[in-house]
Amino acid sequence: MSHDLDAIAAQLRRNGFRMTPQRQLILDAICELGGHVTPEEVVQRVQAITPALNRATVYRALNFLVEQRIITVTLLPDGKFVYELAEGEPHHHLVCRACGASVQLPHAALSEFYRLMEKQYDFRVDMTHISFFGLCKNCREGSA
Amino acid sequence: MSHDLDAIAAQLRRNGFRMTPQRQLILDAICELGGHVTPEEVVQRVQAITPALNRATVYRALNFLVEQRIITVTLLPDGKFVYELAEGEPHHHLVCRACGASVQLPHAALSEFYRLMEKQYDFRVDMTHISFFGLCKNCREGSA
DNA sequence: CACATTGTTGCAAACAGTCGCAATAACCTA
DNA sequence: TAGGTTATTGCGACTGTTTGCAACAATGTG
Repeated sequence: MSHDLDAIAAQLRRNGFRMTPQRQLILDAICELGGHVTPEEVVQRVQAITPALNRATVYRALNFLVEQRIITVTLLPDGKFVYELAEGEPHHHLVCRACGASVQLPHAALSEFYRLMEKQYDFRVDMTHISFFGLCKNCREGSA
Repeated sequence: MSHDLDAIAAQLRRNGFRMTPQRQLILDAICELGGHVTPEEVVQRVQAITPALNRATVYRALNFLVEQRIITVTLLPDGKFVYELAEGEPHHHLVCRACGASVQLPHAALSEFYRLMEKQYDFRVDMTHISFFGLCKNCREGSA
C-alpha cells in the first residue's frame, strides 16, 4: 500500500499546517524504502533527488509527521529511531542482537501487560512501537 | 548503599582487566549522583575534579562497567541511556511523559511477557532494564 | 490574482556519541 | 623492586542530531 498525498495534505491544512515539496519528497522516500527507515537513509534518498534539501529539514519533518500520526516511530534497543508509514495495527518487534533478525509482534502480545499496568499502577502506557533485544533460537544454539 | 572499590577492583583483575583512577572516579560519580545518571552528567562531575579526563573515556568506561555487570543501563523512551549501580533486583520503569514521575516496576511484572515470547517465538528477550512512557493518573485527569 | 500572515526551510554552529591510533600506565612475574 | 605485557587513556577527527535565526513560500482572504 502507498500513501495518499492529497489526503495527507488536506489533513495537514485542516490543522493549520502546510504541505511542502520537502515533506512530499520525504514521504515518498519512506514509502519507497519500505518499513523501518533511519533518518540517514531518508537523507540519502531525498538528497539524491534534491541535494539542497537540508539534513535538519528531514529530522524536523520526521518528528512532525510522527506528531501528525502520518508515520510512526520505533525505538530500537540500541537507542536509534526508525520510521515507517502509519498503516495497519500498531506492532512491536523482537530483534536478535546476534544475527539482526526481527520478528513482528502483534500489539495483543503486550496488551495484557498494558492492562496490568493500568490496573496495578494507575498508569497508562503509550502504545508506541517498542523493540526488544534478545537472542533468537538459532543464535542461542550457536553460542550456548 | 555504596560501592566497594576493592571488591570491584578484585573482580576486574580476576577477569584480566584493570582498575584505573578514571574508572574509580566514574564509579564515585555514579554513586554520588544517585540513580539514573546520564553520560554527560558523569562527564561534568568527573571533569570538575580531573578536567583532563576525556569524554570518550567516560563513554567507554560506562559500556565496560555494564558488561562487567557493575552498573546497569536503562534505555529511556526518548532514546537516551541512563546508568546506575547494579544492586538489588533488575527492575523497569514507568515514566510519565507529562510530569516526569517514575515508578519502579519489579522484574516479575514483565517476566510473564518474557516467558510468553520464549514459548511462542523461541526468542529469549534480554533482561535489561526497560522504561515505558505513558501518563500517570494525575496527569491523565488533568488533561482528559 | 495580489497580498499579508506565519508555518517552514536552509544555514551554520553547537552538541552528543564513536572510532583509530600512538602513548601511557596497571598489573604480573621474577 | 625492576621490567615486560597489554589493557586503557587522551587526542583528534568524524558522524549523527538539535537549535536559533533570517529568508522564503504555502495558504486564506479580499
